[in-house]
Amino acid sequence: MAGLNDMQDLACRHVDGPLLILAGAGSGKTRVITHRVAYLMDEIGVNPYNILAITFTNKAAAEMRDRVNNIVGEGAERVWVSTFHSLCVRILRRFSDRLGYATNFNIYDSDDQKSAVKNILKELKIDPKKYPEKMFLAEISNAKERYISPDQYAKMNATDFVKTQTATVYSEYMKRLRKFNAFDFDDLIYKVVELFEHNPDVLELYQDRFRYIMVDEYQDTNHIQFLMVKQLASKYRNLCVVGDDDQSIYKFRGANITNILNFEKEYPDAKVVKLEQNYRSCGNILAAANAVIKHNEGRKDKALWTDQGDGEKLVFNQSEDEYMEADRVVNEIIRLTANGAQYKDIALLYRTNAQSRILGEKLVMRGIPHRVYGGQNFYERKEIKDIMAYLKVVNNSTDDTYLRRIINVPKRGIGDATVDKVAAFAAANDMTLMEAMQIIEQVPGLQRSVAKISSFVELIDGFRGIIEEQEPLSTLFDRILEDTGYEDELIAEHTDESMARLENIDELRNRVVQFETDYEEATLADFLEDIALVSETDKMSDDDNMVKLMTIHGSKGLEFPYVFLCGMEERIFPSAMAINSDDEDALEEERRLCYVGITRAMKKLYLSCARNRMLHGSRNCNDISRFIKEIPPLLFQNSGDITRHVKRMEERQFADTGYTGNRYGSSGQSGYGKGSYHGKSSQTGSGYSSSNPYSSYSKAKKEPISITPSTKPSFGKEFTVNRELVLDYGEGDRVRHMKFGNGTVTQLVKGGRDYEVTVDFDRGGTRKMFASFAKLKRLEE
DNA sequence: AGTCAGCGAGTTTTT
DNA sequence: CTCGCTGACT
Repeated sequence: MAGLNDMQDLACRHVDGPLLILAGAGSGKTRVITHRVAYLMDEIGVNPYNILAITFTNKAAAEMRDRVNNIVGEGAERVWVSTFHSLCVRILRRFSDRLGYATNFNIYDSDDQKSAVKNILKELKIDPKKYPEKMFLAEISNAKERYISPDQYAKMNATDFVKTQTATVYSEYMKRLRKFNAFDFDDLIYKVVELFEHNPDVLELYQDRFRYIMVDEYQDTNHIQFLMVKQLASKYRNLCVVGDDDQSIYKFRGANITNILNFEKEYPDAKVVKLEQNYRSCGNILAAANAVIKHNEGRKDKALWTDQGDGEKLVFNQSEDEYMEADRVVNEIIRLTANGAQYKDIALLYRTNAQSRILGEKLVMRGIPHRVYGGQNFYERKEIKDIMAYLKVVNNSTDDTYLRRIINVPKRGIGDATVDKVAAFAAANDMTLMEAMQIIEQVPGLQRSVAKISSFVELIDGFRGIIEEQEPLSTLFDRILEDTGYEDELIAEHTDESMARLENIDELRNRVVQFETDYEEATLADFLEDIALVSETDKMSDDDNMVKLMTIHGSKGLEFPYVFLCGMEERIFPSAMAINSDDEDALEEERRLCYVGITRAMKKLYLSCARNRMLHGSRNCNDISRFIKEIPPLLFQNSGDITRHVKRMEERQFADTGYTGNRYGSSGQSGYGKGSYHGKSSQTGSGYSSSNPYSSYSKAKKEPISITPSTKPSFGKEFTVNRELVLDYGEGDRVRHMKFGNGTVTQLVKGGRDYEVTVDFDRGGTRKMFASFAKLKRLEE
């Protein structure tokens, strides 16, 4: 086939039976999928209506749709290209009545889930302090991903107390969603699998419809998605999955890498095609990627290659702190663009969203156009959630969650006490909150609130009228802003913050109008669905000539000529969590993430890190990331620097020298042993800024320590969790507390690794506190 | 009912 | 450090 290499061609021409395409980064897998669609249609004569392509993100779906349209003429639009989630929503919109759900169901986001569980905990009188709702949600999500129903879950965990409790919460949670006619993200797939299982006619309908199925990013599928694909494909077995086990980076979300690793076990007659020729990156970048990923075990053996030459070498820089790191990055961006690079050719990638702030600030300072993706999601902002809650209530008022959110926003004098009374009445009479409010005169115990509530009900009814009149969505949107007084309130406030909120609301309005123009027939439910399923990065456009900032996760599937991987430090990347994790695979997942990051780069890759960085409110020194060490020094432009860096780093690890003040360090542990790093190292009470952070040790240990004055204090692994807490004050000593002021230590009781300190404060009051948390400073008198 | 201060807790990645 | 919640006060 035109424009394809032999392996790609082979993959396209395999039509009948299961097919596994192992497609390395940048190996042209989208090209293969689109050509395969064309081949099916043009050569085999498959009806495009019978082809389903599932992608992972909406962005990928849109891109694929685009490319299919370009190479296939007639009928391309009839190919079904979508994400798992939107496919499931489609199916559920049509058949949710078979599961006892109405078709105008809501889709819960994680906030909605949280408040649902919170309410349940309240009802069940479970203390959220002891058992946080996050824990239950994680466990519930886990169960759903494995297709375990509440009943099954209860049976499986009958002996474990916490788990029986979780079973109850899970069951209550599902009852609640059922009552409110809502699905959460996991449900969308879970419920489709359930639907198929119990309704063979529906399953067969879709089996016949989707005779040819392709799944992209198969390494990111979880068990329930695996089940769904299996159901759909079981009749015709024309299943083609595409993926790269080295790019599996969503384990935390339930992605199961064994789906792709065991595909051949599940489908023994599967044909396997490996795509290893890379068309994206230059040789040096590929060599770095291969070198890093080679350190993982439990992967399918493969190595990317290119015939496009070595290209430019990599650049690595360690800066003093994160501000200097950002400066360096920005300077290089200025240099690149001065030499002809476009802003949009450049991406700044990092491990955590928090890192974007400083990079963004520096870019603003130098007037470089840029855009930060991800982070505080647009739809998570308060004002957006408020307006969306109005829209959701208008769409479907069975759900108390959204109603409670807006009933007193803006303030209209309906307080919690009143709402609780109405809610109690509703519960007693088996109604929804809205239903109870519609007959508010019958609810006992309310005085003035009656009028307020009925006027609120009228307000919502008015909005609903707009929908019934088939007025455009934007009309409803504007009426909500006006009639509720939401907009006026923000205008009146006239602070920077309220103005920003107004801008956000304006942006939301733009999206409403855009949606209206894109889909003329669209309903309110369609709009809400679009919002629920489409993320920020999906909307990324190539037109804007801007530098792009995003997490490495967010960059998957994208490519940029110039890539900066920032914050290449131990405990940042790999993350502290992965380093400390019991799970052997956690570090491998980080490494895969690193592989993904490296392979985004086409022409040139910059890696950078900071010697010390503010993290969780305190400054810490971190070693250079192990991933840097895994890249052969010769691949770097400044290989001399690298070897020097790495060498110094190793010296610090293996030698117990005065350089780091590593006296109390884990000198016995070499390398990156588990448990070497443990989060907070505030035991000493002496911060980074204190003039001599070692003074406390010398005092307590009564043993001289040689500190070379010129060396910088290095905070890092020398504070291990097993380190006994050392205090520089004792009973009778004068100390200063950040909040309580000066006082005298009256008692010091040792407990475990910590001390319980009792201090008599000058300004009155005696307090007991833990030495590791109370940042007490000794006062010299 | 609403506001505000003070405290505590949690900080990876997201369809 | 920053957010969110609680509880006391107006």
